[in-house]
Amino acid sequence: MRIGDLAQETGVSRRLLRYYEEQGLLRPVRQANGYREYTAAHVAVVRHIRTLLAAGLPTAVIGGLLHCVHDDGDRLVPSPCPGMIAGLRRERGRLTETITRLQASQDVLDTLLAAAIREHGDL
DNA sequence: TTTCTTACA
DNA sequence: TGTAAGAA
Repeated sequence: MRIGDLAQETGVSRRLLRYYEEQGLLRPVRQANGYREYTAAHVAVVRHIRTLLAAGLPTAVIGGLLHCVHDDGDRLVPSPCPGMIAGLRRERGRLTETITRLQASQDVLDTLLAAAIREHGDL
């Protein structure tokens, strides 16, 4: 299928699909006319990319991870891949840091909010 | 009609 | 990311 079909089946824009390719996340075969040719496997890969992106992983990391994972129909199945475990733990650590920063931000707002309500009430 | 690349709001 | 331009 061509990029337009993949875009329709995944809900991801053509622009974004080309961007994913630039980032090394997709490897469509090129036809003689230069058109990108995708397969059903790519549809699954795009789903995985969206899942990992939503999980907070950078596209650069996803690019490497996709080589360590295969599709069993609808889930990501890890395959033997050197460094994958360590890499995932490292990313998890980054997420922990992000959560900590966000929690601190929320605390600041909670304090301000409580003070505002105490002194001026609601509305 | 659809896609390609490159570049810019 | 969207969109525009020019070509295939």
